[in-house]
Amino acid sequence: MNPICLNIIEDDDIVRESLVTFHEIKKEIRDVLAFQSMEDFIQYYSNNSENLPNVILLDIQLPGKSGIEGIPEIKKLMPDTDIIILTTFEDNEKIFSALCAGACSYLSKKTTLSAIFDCILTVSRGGSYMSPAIARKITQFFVKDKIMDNPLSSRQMEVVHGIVDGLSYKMIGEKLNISLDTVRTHIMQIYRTLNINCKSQLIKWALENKIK
Amino acid sequence: MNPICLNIIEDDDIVRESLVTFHEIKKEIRDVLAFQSMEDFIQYYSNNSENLPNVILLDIQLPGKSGIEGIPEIKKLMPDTDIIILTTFEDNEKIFSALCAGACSYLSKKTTLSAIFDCILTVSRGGSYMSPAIARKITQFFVKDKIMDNPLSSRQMEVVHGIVDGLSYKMIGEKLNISLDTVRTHIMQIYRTLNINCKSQLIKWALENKIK
DNA sequence: CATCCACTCACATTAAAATGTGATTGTTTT
DNA sequence: AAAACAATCACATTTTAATGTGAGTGGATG
Repeated sequence: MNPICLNIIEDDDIVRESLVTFHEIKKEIRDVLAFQSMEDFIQYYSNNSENLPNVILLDIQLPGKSGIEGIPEIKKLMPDTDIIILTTFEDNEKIFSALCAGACSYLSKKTTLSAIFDCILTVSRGGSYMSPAIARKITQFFVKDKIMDNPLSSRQMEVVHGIVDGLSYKMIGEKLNISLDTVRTHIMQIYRTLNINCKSQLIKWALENKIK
Repeated sequence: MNPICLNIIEDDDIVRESLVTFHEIKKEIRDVLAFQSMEDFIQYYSNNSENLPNVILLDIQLPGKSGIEGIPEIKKLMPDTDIIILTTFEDNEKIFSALCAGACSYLSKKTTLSAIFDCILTVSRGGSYMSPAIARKITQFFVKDKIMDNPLSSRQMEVVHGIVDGLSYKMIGEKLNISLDTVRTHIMQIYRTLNINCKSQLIKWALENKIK
């Protein structure tokens, strides 16, 4: 495997230095560069677009621009660089916004140095690693639905599918072989059951609850 | 930590037996029960609803009902039991349908026995672990959008947000301080740009591309 | 057996959306 | 400077959606 160029963006001096000294002696790692802020990092690479890092360890809470805000900029400058978030924050919002922005791993700061190093190796091999508690939150993300049991009948769901597919009431009627008025009646009943009063809200309900 | 009751559902005799013999001697594990199919498993617990397992290692490709099909039944019988998928399949469809059904971890069958054991411990501590290649696919799931750059102007997006929020054209006009007709014009232009012709499709486009 | 419920259909009214054509005012690009 | 584009507004027409009231049928439940 090619030696890894590692960058670290972390404002806490002690954490940053311990990350540097731990990793710079590893044989798999070619060199380690550390920055105290997103701004320093961006400035450094705005001149020097050679020797881009393979992996970045990124803190979220930084002075100035936050790590999460910085991810899009990093991805723009160096699309092939993998970003590992290293932070104390474990709330869903931070986790998902980091992943959506393009981070590929998310580690708790409680993670040991050697586990962080393992994560760096994993990531540079094309894999990904999450701290256990964070991985659990991510898997739970996929489950969230289906817990709520669907208050609509199967016939009503057929109508909803038609709506979500962008069909007009008329087309839904033709598809289900019922009259336009029956479609209307179904939809009125659906609106009452879901406590909504327009198509937009119905589509949102259907898509957000991923009810298939 | 309480000793773990482990169940294994796996049709391959060699794999199953090696999993059993490896885990039954671990001090963290109280007992190990193995089944060759979902049907055997369900039958066993249909009489005996005591001594439910804490963790299940579940194969996907089983004779009869597949592991993924079995997850909902397992969750119904024993909602607090954690399910670890152990399989050779690493395609997105299987991974996401397993997670959506309620699996909390997903391991490649290439995983070593000791790593499987680590995963069992992690899971029973409330965490989760994914094989690196699988974890990468999951993180990529969150990124998928934003690659496509938004073909709409920022003003047009303001209108889209109004639509998605369930506002009428009139209300959007009031919110943006423009006339109803201007809202209409914007929407016509948006439809042309996106090659759609109704609100439903616009809402779907907006929600699926998560354009915020 | 009576009641409830899901599904069906009809008729009617008002509100909202979809579509078209045309035009003005800026800003940006060529 | 001319052309292209984004944003604004007006007027007009047809289609669709939202809402209400009423009612018939068949299956399920008490």
